[in-house]
Amino acid sequence: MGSPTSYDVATRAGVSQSAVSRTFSPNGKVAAATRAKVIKAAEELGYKPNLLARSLITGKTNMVAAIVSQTSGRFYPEVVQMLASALEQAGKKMLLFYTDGRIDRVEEVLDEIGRYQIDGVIATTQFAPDRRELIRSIGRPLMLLNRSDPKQEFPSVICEQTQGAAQMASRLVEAGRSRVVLLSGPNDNFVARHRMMGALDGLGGAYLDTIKGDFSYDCGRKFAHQIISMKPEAVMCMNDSMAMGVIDGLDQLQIRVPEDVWVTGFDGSFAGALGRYDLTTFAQPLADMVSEAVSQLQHLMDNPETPAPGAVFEGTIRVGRSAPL
Amino acid sequence: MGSPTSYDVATRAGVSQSAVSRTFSPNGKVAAATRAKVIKAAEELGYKPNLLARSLITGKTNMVAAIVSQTSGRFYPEVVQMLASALEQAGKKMLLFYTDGRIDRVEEVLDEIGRYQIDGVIATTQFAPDRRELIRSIGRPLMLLNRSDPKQEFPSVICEQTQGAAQMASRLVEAGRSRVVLLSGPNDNFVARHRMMGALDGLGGAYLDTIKGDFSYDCGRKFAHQIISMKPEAVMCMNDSMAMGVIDGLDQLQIRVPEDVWVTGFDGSFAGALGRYDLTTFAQPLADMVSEAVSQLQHLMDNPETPAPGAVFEGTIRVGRSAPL
DNA sequence: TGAGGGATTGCATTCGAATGCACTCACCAC
DNA sequence: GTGGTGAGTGCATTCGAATGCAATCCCTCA
Repeated sequence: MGSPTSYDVATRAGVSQSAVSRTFSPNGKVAAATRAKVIKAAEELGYKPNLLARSLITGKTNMVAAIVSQTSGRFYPEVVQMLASALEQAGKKMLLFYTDGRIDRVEEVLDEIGRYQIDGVIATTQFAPDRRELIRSIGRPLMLLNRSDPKQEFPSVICEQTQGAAQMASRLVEAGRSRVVLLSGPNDNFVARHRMMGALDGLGGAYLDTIKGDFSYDCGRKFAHQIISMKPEAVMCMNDSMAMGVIDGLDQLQIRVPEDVWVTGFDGSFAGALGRYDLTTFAQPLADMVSEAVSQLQHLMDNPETPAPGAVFEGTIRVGRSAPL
Repeated sequence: MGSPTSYDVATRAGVSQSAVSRTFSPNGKVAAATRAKVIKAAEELGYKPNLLARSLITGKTNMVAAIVSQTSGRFYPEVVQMLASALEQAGKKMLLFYTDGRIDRVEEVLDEIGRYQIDGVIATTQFAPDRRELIRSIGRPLMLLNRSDPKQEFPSVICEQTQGAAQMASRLVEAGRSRVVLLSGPNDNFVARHRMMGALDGLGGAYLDTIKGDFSYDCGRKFAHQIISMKPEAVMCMNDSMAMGVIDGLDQLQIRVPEDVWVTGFDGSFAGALGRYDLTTFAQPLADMVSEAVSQLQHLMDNPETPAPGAVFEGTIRVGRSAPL
């Protein structure tokens, strides 16, 4: 009826269940002859080890949870794909959870991660300080990706952005574009704040105005009118989605980019590089970051006692048509 | 050391392990007083049922595997997100696998699905006919999404596309754009073939030429030159990514869309609706399709004997600026 | 007061594989 | 021929929760 078990295979091969188990365990000691018999019987029966049963004993599931905050935007889908392939290469299965920005959802997700005996977690999510204890309590290694932990309690892999934003800003000024409007991200977003700090720093405090955005394409589009009323020479957007929105919004107002105004993004997302937008943006070495995060997580899972160092990557400014620096 | 088990809770609450188990099982019969004691003890200890142990007995893991074929393109990321939220609502965990187009990867993935006792599978992947037996052998319900099974053996949720493509084509002709170039998808892609059939049908056999694409943005871009050399009035692309590529490719050649030539897409993807592209395209009711697939899968998981009917949705032509039909 | 019945509860077993321990052999050296 | 060695093997137990069955309890009604 159900799938064949190790006992079925054992009976057929004329050995004990232990022998079957050992044949299929990576470090099991079995004589070549026995192994051959077992494998033959297993193939005949179509036997596959039940990994849940294995996990119950070993305490390892070989599954990693990825917690991703946003479903919208053009940045996270790329991260998900990279994570999927990096985890696959590491031989891990990926359980994907979206929090969709809801903080309480993080709690739910962590709860489930605990119940399922997941081996490790990679999160691109923010969590409130009071969740810290919760995270520790699930007792599994956690890596933060593209989010850093102010208290340095959890290892994180990030890309240096403050300096990057500063550099972008000062290059605008050097290019003679000092009438700048800044389109920021959500205030509670760590990454957004760092980018803004850098940008303000790079502009030396001289700018037309800042507008608070929410990282979405729509908001960029919506603010185009307000932005242009300030007659800027450049618009610095704190991510690519907003930059794309701004460009499209300006387009509707018959304002041309870059002829009439320059627009810069931030992220180096795939979509931002599309010919129609061709954003000047700050490109993060995402693929490298993801694989570093996965590899550190794997190390953590193998050696839970040694702490992971985390990593800080450098990004580069990629000059596109939207702001020919 | 490790997490507390049901025995720990039982001891603390002064009841038997069975009582604890019953307290946490949906259909367990426990007296209110007992339940209260158990829950109190559980909270004090921070007990969470080990779902793997539960699965070992019940045979259900509450996990669903999503197999997605492409990592590139702007279509599948959206599907993944919708799947994630639909499955979350259904209370299922999502294990995500990308096959990245490699057929042999499908085999690996199905193999793993079997080992992990996954409850069900939603696949947007094609598989060769000889995999059919393999799929049946994992003994779990499978729903095809956006792929139909020629042999009707597996239930599938799709969007009618042949007629849609035909309609798109005839509307182009009606609009006086009969010099049409077709940019097709991969030959071995089921969906691509159906779209082409419809398009050719709608054009009544009269068209300039067909070019074989691969559904990627880059290929659209690459073929722009070849396309324009035929002096078409319209380019019908069999998906949005290629249409976006074509538009950007033409842009580089100083050919304007829609002034000089019209371009149509197919998919109704989010990215294609971006202002700079604003594609005329065939929009599939993706969200509905996804939730229908999930709901049918759930029904299958609950009642494995009754077959799922599948579903065919109707799409609509969304007129954008790229081809003002 | 006692029989009948429904509601709870606990005992013992089960799911399927991993593993510590003891045991069997074959082989080698002295 | 005996003791030693070490590889292979099987037995029995374990992981943590679910569940059939039997035992128990409390009520109710005759």
